[in-house]
Amino acid sequence: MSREQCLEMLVRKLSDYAELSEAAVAAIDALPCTIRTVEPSGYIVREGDVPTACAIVLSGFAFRQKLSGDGARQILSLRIPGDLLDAQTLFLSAVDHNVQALTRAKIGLIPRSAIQQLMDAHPSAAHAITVDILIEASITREWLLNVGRRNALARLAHLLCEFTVRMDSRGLGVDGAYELPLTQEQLGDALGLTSVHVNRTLKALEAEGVLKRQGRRISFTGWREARRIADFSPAYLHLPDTRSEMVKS
Amino acid sequence: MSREQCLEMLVRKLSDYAELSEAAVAAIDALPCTIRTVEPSGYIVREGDVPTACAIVLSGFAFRQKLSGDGARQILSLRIPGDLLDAQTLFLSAVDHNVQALTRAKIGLIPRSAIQQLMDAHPSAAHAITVDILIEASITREWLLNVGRRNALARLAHLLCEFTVRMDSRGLGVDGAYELPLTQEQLGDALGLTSVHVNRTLKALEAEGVLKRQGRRISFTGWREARRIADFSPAYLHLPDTRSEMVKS
DNA sequence: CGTTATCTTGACCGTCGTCAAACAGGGTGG
DNA sequence: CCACCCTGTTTGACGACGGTCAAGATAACG
Repeated sequence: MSREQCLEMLVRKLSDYAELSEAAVAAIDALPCTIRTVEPSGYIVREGDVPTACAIVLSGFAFRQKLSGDGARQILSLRIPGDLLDAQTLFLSAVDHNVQALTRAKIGLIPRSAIQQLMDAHPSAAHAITVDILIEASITREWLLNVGRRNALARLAHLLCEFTVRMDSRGLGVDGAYELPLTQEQLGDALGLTSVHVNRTLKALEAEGVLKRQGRRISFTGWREARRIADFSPAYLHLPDTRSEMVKS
Repeated sequence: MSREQCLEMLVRKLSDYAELSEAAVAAIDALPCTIRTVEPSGYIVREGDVPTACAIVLSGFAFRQKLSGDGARQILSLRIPGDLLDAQTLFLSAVDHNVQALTRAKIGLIPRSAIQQLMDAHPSAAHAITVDILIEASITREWLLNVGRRNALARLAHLLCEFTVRMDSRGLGVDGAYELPLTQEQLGDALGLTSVHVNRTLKALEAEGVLKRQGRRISFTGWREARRIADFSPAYLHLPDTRSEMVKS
């Protein structure tokens, strides 16, 4: 995975969000960018850090996370290939949460100053990056609704639906079947549940006939039913039109 | 409350977040802006709307909110005087949540196109608006941790601490005593609890000696203890340095 | 093949939700 | 001025969803 591939991925992603000017594309192609591989659960950014770079996930998965005073962990966001990692804190003086790799992951790092210059010089690029920030914020709001107001069954189903649709819209889906990159404990931390209850709830979803599992491989056997149980409607993902098959069905 | 006062408020707010160029300040002063009064629980923006304006709260309170399929409500964010309301969806093609007035509120409306032109022409203004967006996103993340991983007592205490500090940092606090603009039902909807349990938890906080109540008037009698119970530390608010007294004590 | 992380299951328990009724306050209109 | 609402608060009895604790079963991995 080279610098060029990283920047190409960035251009492709940002193009989804705004009509980039030719100059903006050229400026992105000229960005400095270094590649780093991170092992599972390795930290990419820590709470309290001064943000110095903007990262993009090239392969693998990452997540945002925050710890309460007594050590409980809340996973705030899942990031899949193509997602930006630090836009959320680019302009703040200290990072307010942690970012860790979920699986072995390759990330591209672009210095903060370079991103800032890009945004100042090219409103269309600034616009696109802002849209990325806004969409992640929208997803976080849906998660807050999910954790605050849905029961365990709906909550878990919702996370699985969201993950499926997001993967699918990036062309990473295998049509309703995928290897979930989270342990049940991590699922619990994302959902405000315990791993024990996640386990029971997964079995309940199986019993309802919405999915089958082998190890962490999930395949949906009743997508409509899953959406119904999850109370899932993907408007909050702000996907580029007709991008996803799953949205319609 | 005139257009000029509204724009002055905007300049003051944005100056907290970025060094505005003189040209940017002039451009802001030239923005078109209309004032609207909204009655309690009146809608300011609805889910599905195409965003057409960026609003700023001039007086009173507002909140973001989202409904689940079975009608449960989750309050996502509280907005106090000086806060922007629509930055969160400015660049998206549809709004993904509702915004309602909590009390009678005056809001200033600036057309989306004017804000967009401002941001394109003045990077420092764009920067400041982005910071506002990022801070609200940071607060939403803390709420997700709060709802997902803290028990009712800590959760409620946390919301009260946050509200106090934010009010204080805008110079709207009355030193640890204020009229809470939320009903217990609304508190429950913000915390993922029922109004009945909010009531019991408020009494528990009184019993712990951290606050006294008369009607909705709250006065802290043990601020340190409140912070301890709430597991509250205000870094996530990204306040301009030393702005708040409460942060230190 | 041993070691460790993850998953699975059961028994039990507690926090918080549900339902329902009584109570307080504030406005309105007779 | 008082009856009447309407909204919001308070309280109690009870139940359930999900947490805790603990042990055993699998799977991953060096």
